[in-house]
Amino acid sequence: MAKTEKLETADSSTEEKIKEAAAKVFTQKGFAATRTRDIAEEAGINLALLNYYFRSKEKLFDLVMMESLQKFLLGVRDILNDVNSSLTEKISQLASHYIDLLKVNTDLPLFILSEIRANPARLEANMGAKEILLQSNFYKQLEATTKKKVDPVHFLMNIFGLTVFPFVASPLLRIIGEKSKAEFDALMDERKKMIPIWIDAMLKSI
Amino acid sequence: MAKTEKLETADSSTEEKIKEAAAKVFTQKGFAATRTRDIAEEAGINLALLNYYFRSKEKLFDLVMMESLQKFLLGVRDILNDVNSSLTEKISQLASHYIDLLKVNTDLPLFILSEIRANPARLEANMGAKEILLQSNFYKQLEATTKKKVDPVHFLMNIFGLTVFPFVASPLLRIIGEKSKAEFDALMDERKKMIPIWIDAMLKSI
DNA sequence: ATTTGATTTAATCAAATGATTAAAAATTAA
DNA sequence: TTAATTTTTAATCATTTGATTAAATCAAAT
Repeated sequence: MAKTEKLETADSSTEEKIKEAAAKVFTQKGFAATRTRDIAEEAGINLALLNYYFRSKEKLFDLVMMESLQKFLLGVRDILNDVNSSLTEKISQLASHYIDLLKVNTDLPLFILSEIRANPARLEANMGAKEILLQSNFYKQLEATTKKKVDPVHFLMNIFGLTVFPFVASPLLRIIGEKSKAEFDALMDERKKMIPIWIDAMLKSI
Repeated sequence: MAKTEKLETADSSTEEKIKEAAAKVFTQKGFAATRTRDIAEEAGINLALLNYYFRSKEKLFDLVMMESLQKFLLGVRDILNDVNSSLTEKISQLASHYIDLLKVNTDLPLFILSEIRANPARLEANMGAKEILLQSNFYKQLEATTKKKVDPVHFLMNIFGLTVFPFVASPLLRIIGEKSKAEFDALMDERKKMIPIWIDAMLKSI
């Protein structure tokens, strides 16, 4: 009771502080490499508090992972289902959306993909995403465009490969290309315009 | 002394057995989630033997990581520096090479990328790769083709994004696309032909 | 002010885990 | 064979780590 009646923003509540710290540490280091003590220290609280609020490392992780998946999918739904935009326009919006999101949350995709590989069961639970995608106007447009020629999954691979992969491989790519964080982000901004053009060219080439 | 004089293939020696087990477990679960006991069990040996041969978990891991990096780069050098092949031919060969490699070692790239993020210092050590790439005939052809128009790093992103990323995201993509391992591999085989065509189309579109 | 319930802490536990040791077994050299 | 060396094992350590407990502190209600 008392908790909800205290006057404090959601951001400053202890529970929220722990969750934010957990998101930061888990995303950076992954589940196995993260110690609950790291999270407690990052949150500036006692270790016991973490278990008091969240019962266990696992429970806290599940929460963080769920919110990470939502962060990755939130805002995409509207783009996918806009009946007034063309396929190319949707691709342009998707690219811009994800590039802006991942400039700020660079290791979000590697975190999600790593943890899903480590524990695929975790994924099955949250697979509303699948339905959202497959029943979307976007997917119908994609199927119509590539009809009978190639599996539309190819173009999922292409869109996400061109958009998300650079962030996944950014530690490597930045060294190879000798790019600062700012220069890398500038490259990614360029891709917002280029990716839709490229995908268009690819669609026409088949 | 005695060890080298025993008549046994390199594959059957205890040392090699441990290294193979380590590669398997580390690649599957990552450094932090791997227990030395897992490796010992996988290798069918006593835990102490692991430390007898390799001194520590870290040393064994470094060895595995080095060989993983080599596996990822080996065989590419020749393709990159073939002065008789066109850029498109090189891209075709690269795509085929990596797709065949990753069909068998699906989680190699996620392993490498995860561990590099976790410990970027490890990368710097093995960065002969950078020189190999940047001084290659391939890179010169790429620079010539995209001259002044776009950063050639864009096309590294594109080539690896189209080729490697599907494997990185395969747990997700296979669920979304409802593909068995065999169907997924068939898709990837299709990409061997399509990726060079796509990259060509992209290069012409700029 | 006192009571009640929520929050936080310090101290500690038990299990897991990387590593070592001392001895046994196997192999090689003499 | 015997001695010396290498390989393997069982037992054990010390540390780390997730979790708990019991007590202290704080806030709100009466």
